[in-house]
Amino acid sequence: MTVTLADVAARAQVSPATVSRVLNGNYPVAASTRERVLKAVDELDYVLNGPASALAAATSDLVGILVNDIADPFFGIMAGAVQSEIGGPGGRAGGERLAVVCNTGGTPERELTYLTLLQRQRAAAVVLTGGAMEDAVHQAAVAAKLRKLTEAGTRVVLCGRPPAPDTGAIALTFDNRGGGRELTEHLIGLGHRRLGYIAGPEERTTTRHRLEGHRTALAAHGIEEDPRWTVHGRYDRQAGYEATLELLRRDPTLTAVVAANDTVALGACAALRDSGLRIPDDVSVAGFDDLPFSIDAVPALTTVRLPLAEAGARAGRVAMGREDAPVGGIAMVRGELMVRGSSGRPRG
Amino acid sequence: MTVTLADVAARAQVSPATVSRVLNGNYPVAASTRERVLKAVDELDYVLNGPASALAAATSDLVGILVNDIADPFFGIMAGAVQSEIGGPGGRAGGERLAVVCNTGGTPERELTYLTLLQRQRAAAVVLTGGAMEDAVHQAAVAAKLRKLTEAGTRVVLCGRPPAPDTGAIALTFDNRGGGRELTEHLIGLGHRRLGYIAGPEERTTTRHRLEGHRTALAAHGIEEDPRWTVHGRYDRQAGYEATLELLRRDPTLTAVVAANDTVALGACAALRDSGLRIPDDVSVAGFDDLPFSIDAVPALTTVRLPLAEAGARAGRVAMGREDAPVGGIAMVRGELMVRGSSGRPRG
DNA sequence: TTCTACATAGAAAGCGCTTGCTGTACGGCT
DNA sequence: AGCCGTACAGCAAGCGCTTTCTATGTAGAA
Repeated sequence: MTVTLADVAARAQVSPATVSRVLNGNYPVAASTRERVLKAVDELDYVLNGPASALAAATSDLVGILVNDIADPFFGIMAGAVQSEIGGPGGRAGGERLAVVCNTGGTPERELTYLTLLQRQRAAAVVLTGGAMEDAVHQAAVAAKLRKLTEAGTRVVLCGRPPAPDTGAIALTFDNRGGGRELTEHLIGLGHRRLGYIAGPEERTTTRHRLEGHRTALAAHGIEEDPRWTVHGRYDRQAGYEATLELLRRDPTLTAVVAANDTVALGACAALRDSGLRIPDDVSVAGFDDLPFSIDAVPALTTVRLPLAEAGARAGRVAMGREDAPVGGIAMVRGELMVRGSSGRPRG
Repeated sequence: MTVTLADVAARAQVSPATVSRVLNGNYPVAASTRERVLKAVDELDYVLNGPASALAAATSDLVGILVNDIADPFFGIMAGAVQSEIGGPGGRAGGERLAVVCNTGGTPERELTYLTLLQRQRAAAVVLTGGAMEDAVHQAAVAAKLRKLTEAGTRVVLCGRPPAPDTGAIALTFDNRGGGRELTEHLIGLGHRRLGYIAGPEERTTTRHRLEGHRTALAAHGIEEDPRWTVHGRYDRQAGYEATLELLRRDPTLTAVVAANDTVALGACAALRDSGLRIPDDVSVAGFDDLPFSIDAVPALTTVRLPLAEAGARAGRVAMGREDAPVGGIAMVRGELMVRGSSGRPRG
């Protein structure tokens, strides 16, 4: 039925061992022999059996990339960058690795299950992207899993995610706190004193860090925050829309709305427009991430650019061992404030 | 070092065969025995060796999803939907399958290499999304590969891609031609007679089909097309921006611009604005796909909604054998015209 | 009681590949 | 000429699991 190494060996008149070595290229084989083998491979249309070789060699060429939401460009951009460096087909690297993107949907269970699945496949490396859950139980479970993975020789890299101490995982963490602070300071600098904040889901580290940055800026400028000024919601457009209406209801005198990310900000813009408010004349809006579409919003979104592609690429290189891990296994990746049309001086 | 089935068997005082059967649950095992085994599994923190079981069972639980660009929501949405039905962790289905998303970057070589890699892994199913290349040589190579996959028992589904005859692959094809025609007819109905068209890369089937639909509409209404009215470019924002400037240069009297997709349309909008033209008062704009951000453009984009999530979900179900394939192995998935603010009557 | 049937559990033969070790032949060295 | 180092090629032992076939114990049938 299916062609095996032995078939190729028979046709090339060599031993299976030789065929294996030709295919793996890590052992001297005479040029003439190699040619004969390759010819046989070609003629028989032979395709290596992945599981079998993974079993025999005790390694696999799978690299896992965990993302919260594959439909969200935030993750898509990082995943694409990781993959380009993993050296999948066409990548820079030599060996052909299968980069597999796993969609966790942001739920703890799926995250764990995928990690187990990757462990089961004896993945060569795993890259986890995006913020983590705050839940201590789940964090411990993930940490334990990560430790097991690194102990088994799988390289684990966290990209845009807080460090996981004592797991052997390398972290490239986004400076969400710093970015959040800078963004709010920009708005304060413009004269805003009443700022609404649309935060993400409470249980995510990203949410908390950005919010902390925001509050640090407020505190630094002696602005006392009204609890009504913060609303939590999902990281999507609709949540931004609804949260904005809620903010407006709670305090119609707000002059700025800071959103958890660009997608949410877009929803906020829509809500403001639908409420008859102009941006930035009546209300300024700010996002986070600087996704590609942010510049196309009208007015273009003031936001914090996160170097998603660069961070992803670096994570990929580190995962492949082609770049040294940062000292201490932790690197802080900073964002850059992008001031655009959606923020301006408050009226009056 | 690593825990194996035998270790579990020893601890549970049963044979490896029994442990395997408990884990796979396809053979009667006494409840008391099962419990003992599961306890041992738990205590030893045993994780099945994927490659080994794939080798022994001659099947794997990998499902491949090929996308052109993982950072593009067009693909992300489909991939996410496929995955949700594949029954990866948390999915509806029973068995735990690893859905792997492979980023081909739209290049023929990577597409083929990924298919080989999946073949090598003995993937349970493969879903190919997005348009195909027009290149006959490559199409033949892909067709041959698909045939080999289906022959080996891998279910192959094409999602939003033209059928591949005689390969055993099931196709859910988007009606790009019909959508393109409907869209242009809408503009013609508004009174437009001079319509620019920003097409995608020439070598993609999607590009050709949408363009053909556009031309069919023009022809049906007796509008003779000026060759200067069509510009080709990549499927991205910048291409849309540049192509629009080029169109304007070639013929400043155009009253509408039809873009290959929404992303391109956004670039077109930016170019028009930067040229001092108002949308839709001076020039109408139309996109294709109806990606989530299209509604947030200002004005909101007139476009053709493709049921990406539905099609992806269906592809996933078909790939898992949980839904019957369409008769003839081919289904046409229609788009829906979404008329929004970016299209209006031409001036004058 | 003896025989048959059923429900489980185990033994063992692979699945297709990798790799350490063992030949073997040839060229160059003394 | 005799020896050794080098360059290949092959042998064979697994890698960790699945699964067929067989063995065993028990219960019900005769």
